Amino acid sequence: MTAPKTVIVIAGPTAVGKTAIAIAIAKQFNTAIISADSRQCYKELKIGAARPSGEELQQVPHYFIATHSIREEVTAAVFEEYALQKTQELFRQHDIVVMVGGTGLYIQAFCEGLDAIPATDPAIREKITSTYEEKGLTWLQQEIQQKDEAFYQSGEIKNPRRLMRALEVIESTGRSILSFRNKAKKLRDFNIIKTGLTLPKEELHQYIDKRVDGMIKDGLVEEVNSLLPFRELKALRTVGYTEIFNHLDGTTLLEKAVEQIKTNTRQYAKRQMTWFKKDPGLQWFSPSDIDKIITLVNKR
RNA sequence: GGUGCGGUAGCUCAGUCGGUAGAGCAAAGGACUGAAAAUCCUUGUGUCGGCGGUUCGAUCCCGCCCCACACCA
Repeated sequence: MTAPKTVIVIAGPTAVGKTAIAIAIAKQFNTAIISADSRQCYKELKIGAARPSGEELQQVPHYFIATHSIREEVTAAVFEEYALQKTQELFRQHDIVVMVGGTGLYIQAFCEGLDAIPATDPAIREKITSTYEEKGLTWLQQEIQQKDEAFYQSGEIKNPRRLMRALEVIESTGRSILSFRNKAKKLRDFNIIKTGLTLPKEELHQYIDKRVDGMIKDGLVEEVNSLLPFRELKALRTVGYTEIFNHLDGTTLLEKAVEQIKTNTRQYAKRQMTWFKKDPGLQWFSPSDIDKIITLVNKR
């Protein structure tokens, strides 16, 4: 008999304890882990991205950890393709694959797919970005109102990120980004079990504080200092890095920067919870419920 | 001890020429399709330090007291 191929997804906010559980489960089923984390995939980001330790990485094969460079364009689409391919590879040897991470959009891209939108022209993107920086939000809104009235009406017109994407799509393809969107979720030819890890807020915050203090002890400031030449890269618009960049500029005391990292991490964790909570397919557990998760996988 | 400057939202502060007050940050909730650890939206009543006085009415004016800071002794 052949068991159905299954991906067990472990989601949850930062610092909740996903890494340890994922490793325990991967070991239990003698399989590998695909990380769904938009920052741990960068080889240049280690301490600040809370990459699993060398010891942890040795216990179980990990993928999408330190596999890319901050100079590369890593996006949800890149992740979808990478993770699907890696999953197929792993299924040749394993019935189960563990996916763990806190990047909700990446998990969604993997489980349900993204709509196919043609690649946009980098020159157009470049031009839009620089003009926006020069002329501001009002200009962006006017451009969208003229060129993509439907998107302008649909909302999010105060969000420069979304406006710029909509603009680059219509300028590159001649079609509104809305016309590419269809709600159809892609069906995967394997099972997906989605779990979420959660803790009482106060407890989570304690873990966050502890983790941030640990990062400083481990040399976060030095790591960030070595990345100063790359601070403008998108990958470095990241909690733990931006605050230390400011400190290195001399505008923030280290103590203050550390407090900011803690605050920003709490806010990030909250956003993650907002995203995951709305997914009805997710089954929630406490990080101490490893046995329950294993039971769940065994019942597949 | 004296003088000065303060005491207003969890924090930093603005303001009311007397009609019980508002920003930023934090916090809470939410959105999210190629930057997602990003980006964006919504939510602001608090003995206006305490007690008295003047007044129709005081957080605002007056007196006393308490607290903080600075300077002088």
